[in-house]
Amino acid sequence: MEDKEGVDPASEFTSDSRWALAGGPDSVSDSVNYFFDRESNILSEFDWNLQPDHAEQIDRFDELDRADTRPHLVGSFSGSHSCVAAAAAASGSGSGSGTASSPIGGSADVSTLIPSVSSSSGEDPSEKYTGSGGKPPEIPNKARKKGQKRIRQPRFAFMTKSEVEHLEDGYRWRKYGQKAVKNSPFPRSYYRCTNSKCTVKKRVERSSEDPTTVITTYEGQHCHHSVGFPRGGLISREAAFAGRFTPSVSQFYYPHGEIPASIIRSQQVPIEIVESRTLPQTTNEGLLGDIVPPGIRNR
DNA sequence: CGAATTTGACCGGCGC
DNA sequence: GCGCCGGTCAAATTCG
Repeated sequence: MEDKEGVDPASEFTSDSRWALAGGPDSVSDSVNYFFDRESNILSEFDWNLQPDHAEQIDRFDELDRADTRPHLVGSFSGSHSCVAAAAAASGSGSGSGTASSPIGGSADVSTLIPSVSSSSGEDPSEKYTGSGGKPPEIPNKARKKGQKRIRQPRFAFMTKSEVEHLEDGYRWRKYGQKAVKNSPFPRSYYRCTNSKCTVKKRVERSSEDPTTVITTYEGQHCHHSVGFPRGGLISREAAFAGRFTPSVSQFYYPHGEIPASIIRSQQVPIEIVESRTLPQTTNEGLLGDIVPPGIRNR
């Protein structure tokens, strides 16, 4: 937070007529601003973790199409994600996010500039535990936490028209909490990646304004491959976002177009199946063609 | 019986 | 300082 130091990222955004402030921290979650891209009809989330210098970050993923009654993604956002677990061994988030995100942006037919988020660097995996509530884990973090503000991982969120709230994304999640949300009749669910080394979390809540819309917010980046769908199928949109900045997203890519049974089972409609209406899709590319660079894809 | 979920309690941050 | 609220913990419960 201190990074912003008087500069409001929201104003940075809205100073450009292309962007309209669509919602503030109170609309969906704290510390998050929402912007609507007038040109591409995209709703983007702006995380407070991003510094003003990086406010130009825009990630186009899909178009907003209110007339479309099918469940679909209506918004997106990207930040720089670094795998905290990997970061411990690697040189830091700078290189981590660079290798993961830059090629992705380069391959997409959109202007994707991935900001490097300083707040995510130097974050220790164990630090993810904030010490709030209950007793601390085996490793007492209180000493480290003292005098040190809680630093949140960059987050990205998107909205999906869906009947079900917890969308399959190729990773396994364990629910660890649920809270009633102020000004919303719908509760917010908190999930954590079941991989013990992975600190990625995600929040899922239903929009109070549009109950048919599910807002999913990811925090952090997976440092492991997804459990995936072993035999193939289309990559889900959520998976695409979940792996937006990680090479492991390639694990979700199923060139033969098979739809994972888990998706079919858990949802009344194939909301996660890639649609071709907004993206040129070839037999072997699909959504990942817009997300994963050929080099990564090719596996 | 182990894994996952539920749910009330707790804690820290923040605004007033 | 106090209260509100978001986020997390962890015991209890449910599920497979």
